[in-house]
Amino acid sequence: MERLKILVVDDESRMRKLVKDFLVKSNYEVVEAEDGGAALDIFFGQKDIALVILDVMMPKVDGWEVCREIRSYSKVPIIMLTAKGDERDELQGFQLGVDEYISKPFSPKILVARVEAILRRTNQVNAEEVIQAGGIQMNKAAHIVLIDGKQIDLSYKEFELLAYFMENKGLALSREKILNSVWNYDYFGDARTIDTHVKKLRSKMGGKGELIKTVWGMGYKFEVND
Amino acid sequence: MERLKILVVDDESRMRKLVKDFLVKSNYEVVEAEDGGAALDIFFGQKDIALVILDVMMPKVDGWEVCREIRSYSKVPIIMLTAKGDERDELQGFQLGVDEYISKPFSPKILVARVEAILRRTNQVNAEEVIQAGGIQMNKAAHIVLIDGKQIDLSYKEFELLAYFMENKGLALSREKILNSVWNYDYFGDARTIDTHVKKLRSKMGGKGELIKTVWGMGYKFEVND
DNA sequence: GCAAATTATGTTAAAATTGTGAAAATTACT
DNA sequence: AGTAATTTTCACAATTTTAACATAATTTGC
Repeated sequence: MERLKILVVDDESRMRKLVKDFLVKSNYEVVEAEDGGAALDIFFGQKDIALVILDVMMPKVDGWEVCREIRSYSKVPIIMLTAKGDERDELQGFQLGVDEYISKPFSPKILVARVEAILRRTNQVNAEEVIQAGGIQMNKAAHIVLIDGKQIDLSYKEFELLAYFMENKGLALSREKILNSVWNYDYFGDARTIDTHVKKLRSKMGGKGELIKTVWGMGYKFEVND
Repeated sequence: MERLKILVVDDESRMRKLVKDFLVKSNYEVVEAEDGGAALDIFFGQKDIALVILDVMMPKVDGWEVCREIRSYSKVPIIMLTAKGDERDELQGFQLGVDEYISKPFSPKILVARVEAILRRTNQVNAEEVIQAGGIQMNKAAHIVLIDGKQIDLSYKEFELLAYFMENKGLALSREKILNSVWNYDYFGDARTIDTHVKKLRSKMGGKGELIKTVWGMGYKFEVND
């Protein structure tokens, strides 16, 4: 699963940068717009904006207007940044279908917490559970593996095996360890079975297959060269 | 908007945990009490309990007594968990001012739905009722599913199942997870039942049936290809 | 370089899982 | 009660995955 995209609209670039930094740190992708017009262009241009953070006070097209425009076509969650304690604003906003208010000044922590709460509510998607290494992205919840952005099909065991490798990258893993972790503890079959799975995994991974290295006389190791 | 606090009163810790888990997932804050006395202490100690979920059967102070005590001071919404089909209970309860009954065993989904319904009624909290993904529109309140704008008929279970898939789109869902969410928690039947429902669902969904993908060795996944 | 040990690979059989249709059981509706 | 609709179970076919094995290729230590 790809990272969720958040559109941040504010005329102050410092504020945009602040918000962006914290969202990026929390593993979201951020798109910026410096005024209402640009915001609408971007929003309707790309279709995968998961959430919009809107400053109320902006020159020309203000936050309310942007909100109204978006709402007439989309139910995307909207968070509004308002000046402190302006209750009239809040009332107006709820009628427009704003999901959440955050009054300035706010702590970035609060911002991130609210964002996550809303996205959890609407999308039920966890932003955290993506393992990434050497151009491979793995989402365990979705059971998806992307190599250079392209999805590849793995069987259950292959997936588990790759997950184990990625979670222990850089470590030399004996066949015994691998068996005990990826197979059931009561599996007493041939340890060479692992070889077969490694073979298939490598071939399905194309060039990235070389990241699974053979540790002679021992087992295997997933190693990222960087 | 702060999360609403719900007090869950039950002498069985497993039941408390079950209920709590689902409420927390729906973004509520949960406070637990393991008997009537503790419940009253908590309720009158903190003043921001938005809703109370009460088990009828409890040692010492039972649910009715707790309900009576609370009602003499507060109009907070109360949901009662009762044994199945005990009508005398329900009668007694309505006189005491119980807002809603849920008879055990219940599906956690039902619980959350009732909680949201009540809070919406009393608190004017608006939850979005239309889910949309991959050309499928679902109105849970009206129990209507549109595929490419055309309505299709689904049975109750089929509807619930599709709703669960859509609410968890992109996630690989094990049969166990599906059973625990869409079926009652005390359903111990064959997990393969799900397969049959998936089959019917897929066929009723026509071409869109392919959005429900099989995750081999695991379960199913609703995935929108965009 | 050579022999021994170890790993890679292709093939194939066995095992596990899912799809499907039909029957049985349950529930809802007259 | 009787009928229809829904849900569940079951058996078997179809599919996919897994494990095993034989043989080729590679590495290591001498």
